[in-house]
Amino acid sequence: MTDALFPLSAAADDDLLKGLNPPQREAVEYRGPALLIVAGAGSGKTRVLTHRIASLLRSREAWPSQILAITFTNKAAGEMRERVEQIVGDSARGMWISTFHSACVRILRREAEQFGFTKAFTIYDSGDSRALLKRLVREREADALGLTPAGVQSRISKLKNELADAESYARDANMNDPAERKFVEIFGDYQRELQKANAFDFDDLIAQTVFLFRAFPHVADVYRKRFRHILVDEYQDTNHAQYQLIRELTRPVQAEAAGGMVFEDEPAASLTVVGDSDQSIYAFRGADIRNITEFERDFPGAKVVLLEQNYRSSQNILDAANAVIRNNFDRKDKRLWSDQGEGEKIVGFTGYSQHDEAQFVADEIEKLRRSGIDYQQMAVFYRTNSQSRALEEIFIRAAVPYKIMGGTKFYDRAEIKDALAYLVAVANPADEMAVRRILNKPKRGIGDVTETTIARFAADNGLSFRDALAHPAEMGLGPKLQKAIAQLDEVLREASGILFPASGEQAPSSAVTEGLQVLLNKSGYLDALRMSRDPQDEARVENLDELVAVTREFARNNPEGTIVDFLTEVALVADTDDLDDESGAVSLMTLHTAKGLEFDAVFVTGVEEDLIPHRISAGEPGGPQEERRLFYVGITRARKRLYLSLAMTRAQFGEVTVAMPSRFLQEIPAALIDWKQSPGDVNSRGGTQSRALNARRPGGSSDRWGVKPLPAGGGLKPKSTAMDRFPGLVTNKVRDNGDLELAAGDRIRHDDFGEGTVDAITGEGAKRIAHVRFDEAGAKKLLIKVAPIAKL
DNA sequence: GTGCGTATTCTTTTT
DNA sequence: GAATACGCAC
Repeated sequence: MTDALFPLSAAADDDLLKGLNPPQREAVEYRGPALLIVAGAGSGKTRVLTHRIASLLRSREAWPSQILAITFTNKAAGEMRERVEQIVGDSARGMWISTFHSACVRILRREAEQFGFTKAFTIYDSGDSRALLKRLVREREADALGLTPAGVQSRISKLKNELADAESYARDANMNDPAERKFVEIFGDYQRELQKANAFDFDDLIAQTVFLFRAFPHVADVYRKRFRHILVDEYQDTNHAQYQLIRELTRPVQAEAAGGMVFEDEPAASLTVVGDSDQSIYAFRGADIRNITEFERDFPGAKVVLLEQNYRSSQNILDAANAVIRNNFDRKDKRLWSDQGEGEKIVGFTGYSQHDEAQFVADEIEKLRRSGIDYQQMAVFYRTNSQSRALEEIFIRAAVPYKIMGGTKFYDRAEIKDALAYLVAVANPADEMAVRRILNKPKRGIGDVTETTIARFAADNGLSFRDALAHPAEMGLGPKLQKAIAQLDEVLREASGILFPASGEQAPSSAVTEGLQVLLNKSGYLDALRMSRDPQDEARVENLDELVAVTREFARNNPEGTIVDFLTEVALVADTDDLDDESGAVSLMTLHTAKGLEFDAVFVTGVEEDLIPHRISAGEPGGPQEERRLFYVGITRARKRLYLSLAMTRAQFGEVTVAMPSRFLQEIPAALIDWKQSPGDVNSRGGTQSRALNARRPGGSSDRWGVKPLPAGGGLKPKSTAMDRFPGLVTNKVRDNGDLELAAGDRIRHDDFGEGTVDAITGEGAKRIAHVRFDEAGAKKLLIKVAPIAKL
């Protein structure tokens, strides 16, 4: 199909291009083998992408089934599908809009039989694969060589993202190193176990699809012919395996003629990728920024379109974002701009503790709410999931409605994993891990010894672990154990009858619910929880009810859905809360989760050294730069209001530590931030003059915070560093009052707040906090160790 | 085999 | 501070 046969109709043209700026139009209209859209934050890339798809469909250049659109998250996929449907209606149906992982699962399920798997293969999440590796590490006594399950897991994951397998790795590895040899053994074991269990881990989903395409070109050709237009979103976050997958799919289809002559049957599919190297935040997971920077080399003749106009944020927010990101060297200069006006200043706040910080956030959220911003238009970001707890505690007390995106997932709960393991045991009996997991849940008196006995019996008789359960009498076990095993076997059998009817017909989608209920009830799992006196078990029963409700919902949405479809959805769709949630709650999430979203008001919390940039990233090459991009992503989510907050002390490991302001804060020009309470207000001795909060110098106390714009022309002068600017703050050389003893009733003098009376002392040792009522500045909490105070 | 108490380690980010 | 690991008693 060509443009000549199906020219764009004028009507379609108008409609789809209306309101787009020139580069956006170009990105929608360009036709050619390869297109790279460099889309800055908030530059309307989703709009461009959806309109491009719609334009292909409207002009009849492509059938829906010829389009493959890849997004990074399921949420983004859902959103894109919805938006395309809004434009082109039902014809959006046949398109593949999904994540890399879902698309690969679809392909693998179709082709599984080609290479020794069945359609019902299980998908191991990271917890599953860690459990498996734990066993292998123990069996091989690899811990003696310093190998841990987590370490092995991450190495294997990295290797798979590079499309390496145990054999290819072994070729280049130093096999004289015993630890290295052991690792190779375990890698090999792990892969064999997966194969035996008819299972793929997350990384396999991509890598095995690539291997499949390479090993079976005729299979690959089917997909090459089918997908004529491939669009990849968040291209900067693709890893090598994903990149190779795209390459495989965009090869021209070659057909071999009778005489052995090769000619091109069909040209390569057209490829559109959208990305922003400034928003690459998944290098830790193997994302290779070069995939985007070297796009033009890899796809000669590629068209590049730059989208730099931002339609999301006010100029102040963009200025801050630009100022931060330009500190990353080795990037193409790119400046976001907006015509929406300056907007409000960014608000800064420093709390004494993470609770103090959380209280500030809660207070501001209430203020915003009163000013007319809905809760669902506000979001709070943090670097690590553990930071959400302090926020939750305060939000609950302050009655701020909130929802946590991602984080501890519903499907990570033990009872849910148990229930799913029951379903897996039925759907994919080869999955030994699943069967082992449920073997003694609820307690049946089957421990390690019995488990091993069963495994040995299975091996001796050439049975699978699951099938061995049908022969309890032959294992030399006691009558009690025999009965327990027979009963488990019976329950699995019954559920199997429901989910896979003997008639050979496909079970109705309602069978999933029915099967799950049978498994939970007749196995005694639910009874055991109900009888328990542990109050947590009550919640577990409720969670299981919830899971049953999920299966009903699934059956409703997928009338043709099978148990395998259900398990796929559960394995790949991480969070339960989706975007159609109109619950009117503030969203809490990590900075990573925040990518691709936007809110009227955004709070970036914990802007501290060791958090952002995270301590662990400091030693890794490119780590601090990636952290800066992460911070940049957080900032650019905000439409109207941006808050940056931190705490001077933070509890982690159950211990309170002193926190330092993040180096990124000083990269933001001072004029952009209005500090409600700057780090200097909290514990720095600061300037030479007394400076009570209510007696600020003109311009506020904030001008020590943030760097003035660099002199025009860049200048070769080295940039000021944290050390110059914040003596005693960003270094470890904090003022130390040593063992200054204070007690309630004492009078003290504070460099900034003047004189006051101590009300109370809380905390211990170096983390003692004085609650002080100042004569002028009012009530304050001070960290005794570092506060600029003296006893009178 | 199970249950309980104590010791130890741990936390980056996700499909 | 929490989740897991290990040791010991029943």
